[in-house]
Amino acid sequence: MDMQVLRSRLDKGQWFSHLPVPLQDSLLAAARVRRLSPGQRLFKRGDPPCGLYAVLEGSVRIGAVSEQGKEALLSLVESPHWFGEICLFDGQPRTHDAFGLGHCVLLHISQTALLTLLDEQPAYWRQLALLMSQKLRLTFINLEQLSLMPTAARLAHRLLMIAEGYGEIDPPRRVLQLPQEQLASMLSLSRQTTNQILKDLQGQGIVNLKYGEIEILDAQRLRMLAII
Amino acid sequence: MDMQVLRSRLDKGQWFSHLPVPLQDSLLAAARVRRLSPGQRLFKRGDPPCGLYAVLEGSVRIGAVSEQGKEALLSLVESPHWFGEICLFDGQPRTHDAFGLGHCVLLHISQTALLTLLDEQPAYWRQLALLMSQKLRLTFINLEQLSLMPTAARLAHRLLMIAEGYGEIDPPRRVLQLPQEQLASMLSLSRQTTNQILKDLQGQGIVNLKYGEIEILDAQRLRMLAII
DNA sequence: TTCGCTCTGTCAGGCAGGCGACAATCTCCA
DNA sequence: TGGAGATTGTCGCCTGCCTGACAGAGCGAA
Repeated sequence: MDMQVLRSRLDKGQWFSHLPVPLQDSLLAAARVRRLSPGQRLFKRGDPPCGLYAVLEGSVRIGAVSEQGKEALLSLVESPHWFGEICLFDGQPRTHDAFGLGHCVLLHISQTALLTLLDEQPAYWRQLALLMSQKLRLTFINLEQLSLMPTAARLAHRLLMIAEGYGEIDPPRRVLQLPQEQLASMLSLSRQTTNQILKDLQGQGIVNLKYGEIEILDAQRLRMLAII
Repeated sequence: MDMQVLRSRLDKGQWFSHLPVPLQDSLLAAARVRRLSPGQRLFKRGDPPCGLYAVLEGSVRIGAVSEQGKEALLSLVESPHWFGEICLFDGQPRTHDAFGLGHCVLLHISQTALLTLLDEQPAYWRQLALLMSQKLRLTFINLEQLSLMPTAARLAHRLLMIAEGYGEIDPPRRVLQLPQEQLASMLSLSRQTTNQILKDLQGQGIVNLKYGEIEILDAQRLRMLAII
């Protein structure tokens, strides 16, 4: 992949585009493009740290499977998103499993490359921690909604979050390419319940459902539902 | 409070005791002791950043209230625990409310003092980020258990976590001074359900219930229940 | 085109856990 | 010592969501 294309794609993300330019350069210099075949595992829970990743094309499933085989899908990370930074700080094992979804292209910066870079420029620790603070905020929101909000509101909220790439994509997408089952496991709901709520939203003309995708027709009303 | 007493108390915590000594010194030099009267609010959601805190005596409730008035209690932070670091990194508003529980004594380092300190020693950003990575890991565990584990296991797990101060207190406490209602709202359960599970545990001789406290009799069996 | 797979739509049944209610018990302070 | 407030223990009802099941629809490969 061309260096120009790569940089322009990463510049779409809030985090990367606001980094000091020298750090951007260093990151790109240390990075290697990596491709995943459909369903290929990048890492699993308990694996040792292996560095930082950015999604360039396709998407990556971040989740975990319980002893009973139930799956909790934390999120689907997509184009200008970075992930894998927690282990950079504490050197502890991975908290989640990561799988490529379809063909996807990643940017990878190895743990050692990052640590040498940070050794030379310790001030950059702050920038990388920024990535973690965003994730912590999102996780808090998630956790709170799970216990406090009614399911329909949680679903509405999540649709909006996905549409705007959890704050990374500025003109929010209107069409979300994701099966209802995946949405369900992100919300810790059954597929059936998820379908029921979506059908209801479709009846109100707020979304439109197609095979494997959800189209947001009325983001305004969706936002109203998400607050309740 | 005496400087010696203060340091010895902070040294009980994993995070502080593993910091480089110069950073420990700088933190202490920049810190001021602050006392909260029972129920006094330290900050609320949406407040601007106000620095970093450590609990010296008593405990602090970190939580949030929904529009419907339901309360989600994130955690009760106790003696050698530090909190409030997220806003240090991103300068965004507080994510939660913080209230003193009973009389409590805190150590406070103001945002500006911290930022000047970090400006002089940017390498310390890494140490502070460590605090955040711990919190992120704990929150992930929380989130996952909420959707994947049966309620009894979640309760058992939480009791153990509280007993060992979420990894900060090494010889775990046997007696937890907390009303069942607070435990309930940490678990997103009703008080009644919580009581029912606790009673069941008491029947098995795993815990002993008293007024306003829970005594852990058999941590081993409790740990077994937490895995299921 | 046809087969197989994935995804959607929708039923009925069951139950875990929420909610309201109320009594009993404990603690603390006046 | 007594009374107020907080906490616990335990009902019963009810709802929201899960489970299982199955039909139909869309999609891609042979």
